[in-house]
Amino acid sequence: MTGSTTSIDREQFRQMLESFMAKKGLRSTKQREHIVEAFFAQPDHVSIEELLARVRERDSSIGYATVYRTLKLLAESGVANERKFGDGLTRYELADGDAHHDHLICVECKRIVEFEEPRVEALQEEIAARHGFVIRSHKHEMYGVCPECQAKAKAPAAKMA
Amino acid sequence: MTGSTTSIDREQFRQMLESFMAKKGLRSTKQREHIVEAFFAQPDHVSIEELLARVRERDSSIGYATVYRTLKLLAESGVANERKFGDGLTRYELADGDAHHDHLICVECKRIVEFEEPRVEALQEEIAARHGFVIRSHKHEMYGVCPECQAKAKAPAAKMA
DNA sequence: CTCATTGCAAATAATTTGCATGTAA
DNA sequence: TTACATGCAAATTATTTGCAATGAG
Repeated sequence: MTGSTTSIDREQFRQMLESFMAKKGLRSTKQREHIVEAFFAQPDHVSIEELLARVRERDSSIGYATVYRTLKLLAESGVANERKFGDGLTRYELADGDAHHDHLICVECKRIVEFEEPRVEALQEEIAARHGFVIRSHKHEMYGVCPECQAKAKAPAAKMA
Repeated sequence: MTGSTTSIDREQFRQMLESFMAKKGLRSTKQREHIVEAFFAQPDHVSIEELLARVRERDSSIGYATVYRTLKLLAESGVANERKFGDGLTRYELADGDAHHDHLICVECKRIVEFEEPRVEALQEEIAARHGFVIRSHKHEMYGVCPECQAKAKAPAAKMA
């Protein structure tokens, strides 16, 4: 029911990953399966430590190096994208090849809101073409203050007294 | 002669910095002056180490911690913006409050091309308004393959033979 | 004189890597 | 059996911080 228009489904991602691994002669292990599973279950800007915690609920012996290595694998295979927002952490999300969503980030409360805007996509194509680039991916992040934090900033009457 | 339409000039940036420092009771030192000078001389996505190298040409005794601290200061004062592209380095650029330029990055040769597109700006405002956000800044990066690298990829005839 | 600033080196934090052992294929 | 994969701990890399000495106001 989350039905986004053109997004790739889990099955296709599994296929991508499988064929990538086959091509490179990589092996399927229970650790990798757990990690990929956990990632698919929580595909939005997860950090390594979040993922590790989740994965360890299933198999507490999994080491963090394996999570790092597997996420890098997912990124190489095109299934995941690496993201660095302001904090020092690398986060990963589903590559989501078509339904390009972008981010609106509150600089006060750090909330992350996603949005989609096809017209921005169109402009990107145009800009890329102008410079002769073939686009692989993009990041579009807007940093600002969310409605809640604006309200908080306006009504600090109690504190000011 | 680089005359971009609405960009803030150096003088204004110096003013911003000065009033920020005055407000916070911070002091002006020769190290800070050197660093700020070096930054203004090379304001596009410079890394700390690049800046440090340049600053040490003038005063070789300046420590790298000071560069880190000063750049953070510039960011807080609104004069500089922090940027993290793919590599592990934090880069800084002039905040450039109005002439919002964005980046087109070649994933092969790492070249960074800047572009400006007012229509993207307009759409951003619209999106922000839709979510009730007040925008402070934004990042818009497109990753792809530049014309040169496309050419290189197409003509490896010698290699393929 | 007072307190911010500096340089250095040590401390953190995130990520990567070497290696002996485990394990898909 | 033959590599690839894993877990651990040690290594790296980028950045931050404690502190005694220095210097601005």
